[in-house]
Amino acid sequence: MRTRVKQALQAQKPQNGLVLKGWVRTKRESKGVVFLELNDGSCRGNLQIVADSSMICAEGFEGINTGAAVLAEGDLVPSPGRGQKWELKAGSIQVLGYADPKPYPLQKKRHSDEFLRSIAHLRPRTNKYGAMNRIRSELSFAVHHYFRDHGFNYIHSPIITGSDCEGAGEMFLVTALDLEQPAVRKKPVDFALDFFGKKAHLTVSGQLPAESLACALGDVYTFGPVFRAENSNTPKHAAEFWMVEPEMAFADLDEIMDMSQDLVQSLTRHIMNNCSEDMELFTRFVDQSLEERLERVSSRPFERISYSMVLEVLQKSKKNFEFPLEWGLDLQTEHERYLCEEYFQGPVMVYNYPLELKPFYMRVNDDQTTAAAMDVLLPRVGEIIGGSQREERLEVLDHRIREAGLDPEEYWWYRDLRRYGSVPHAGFGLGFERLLMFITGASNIRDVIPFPRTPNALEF
RNA sequence: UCCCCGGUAGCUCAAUCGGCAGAGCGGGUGGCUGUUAACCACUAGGUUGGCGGUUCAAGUCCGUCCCGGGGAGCCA
Repeated sequence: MRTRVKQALQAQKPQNGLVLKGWVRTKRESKGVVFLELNDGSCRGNLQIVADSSMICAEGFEGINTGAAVLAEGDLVPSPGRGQKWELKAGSIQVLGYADPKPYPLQKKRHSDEFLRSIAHLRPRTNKYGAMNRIRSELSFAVHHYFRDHGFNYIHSPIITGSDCEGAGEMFLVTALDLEQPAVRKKPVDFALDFFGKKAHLTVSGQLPAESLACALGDVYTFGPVFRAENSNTPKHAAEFWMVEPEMAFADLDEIMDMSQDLVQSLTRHIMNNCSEDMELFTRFVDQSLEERLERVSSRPFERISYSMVLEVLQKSKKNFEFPLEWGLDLQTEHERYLCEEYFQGPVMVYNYPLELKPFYMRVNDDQTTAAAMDVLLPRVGEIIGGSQREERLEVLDHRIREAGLDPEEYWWYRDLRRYGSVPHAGFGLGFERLLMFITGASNIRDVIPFPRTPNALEF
């Protein structure tokens, strides 16, 4: 039976005859003694393995280097040396997998994030990315935990979609056609001959299916990958990312604003409470002000301000913004950053955006000029949530669809939800990676996903 | 996609005005009775991102392409 490093480090008393398996982080050798730091991914810490140089080892110690996988059998005893409470006095050591130290790229020193991205298959073996992936796992569970506690049903929305326009962004085409052939014939491609008998794409959002389920089950959420084919080259965009999308029947804009805040705060607090060892690494090496900021964000209410009021604040700021401030124009990054990082110095919810800036499914407010939409902005990462109350009135929805230059017939089933027992409902999308960036202080989205997909990057 | 910066040993970087391409770490070898990013000594390691140009001479200047980073747009 294999003992995890995590268990061994938490031991209350010495134990004999333990077997540990893991990867060697460093080897220190002296005349008669060899020290190995063993990590098995169960936690951030390593277990020190102490072995006599003369100890009979089937493979010999020459083969044991940084990166090698080993099995160590022995007794867990209090460590006489400084720096660790326990160590394993090895009775025997076996090499499970060699790692030739010459080409092995990970050294026992700090590597740049840029270099580690080029060896994404090995970077989880570093302290930082081991911690990152454990936190990512814990955050995923926390999402499910939160919604389960609040009576939500977890639903699976499709990844392949037949709808051309799900709201925003360029979409990836999904096809079973041989794209070489139609190109040679120089004919327009006939997607009626394709697998689904129509054009298909990877989804950009699970919202539309979620509305259907919400209007049956009440409170639902999706949590899965979504895809954007935008040629975005920034530290905050990926072509494939995970989104959390709650959708609530009988809810209005205020309710999802309440919930957005509660969700972000609960998830942040969950990680602070349950991943303290891994989080300590990020506070120490990535962002010294991390702990203080998370503490503040998770305990104070978020500011709420309408789009119109935002314009007033920005105009009064006397700041020299590059982009114009005029009612009807979208807020730019410089505006959001000023609002979030200077004016309020904390999370901000902006609501009631001009109607023409928002997609057809967002509810038209009584003023007929704004949509019941809201964005949550966080310091450093910017927009983390976008949501809205949905348009539940069929005639208004149809008008908005046509206004957008779309065909209502294409949305026949979505419109049916408004024909039969339509109710007010609302929801939002939370960018999972952006939340992870906020929580860990990571400044590039490529560092919070094990194998990030971005333009021109599909090596792994 | 646009703007700015960068690409030199496995990694992180230096190289003055255009004048012999270097250091630390990592690797190898040897030493050291318990190390903690161990320590000491020795040692190997280079098409300076690719192609073209200017020059007696290019890591350095010019053109172009590729790659990376930052900012912007789009968004979560």
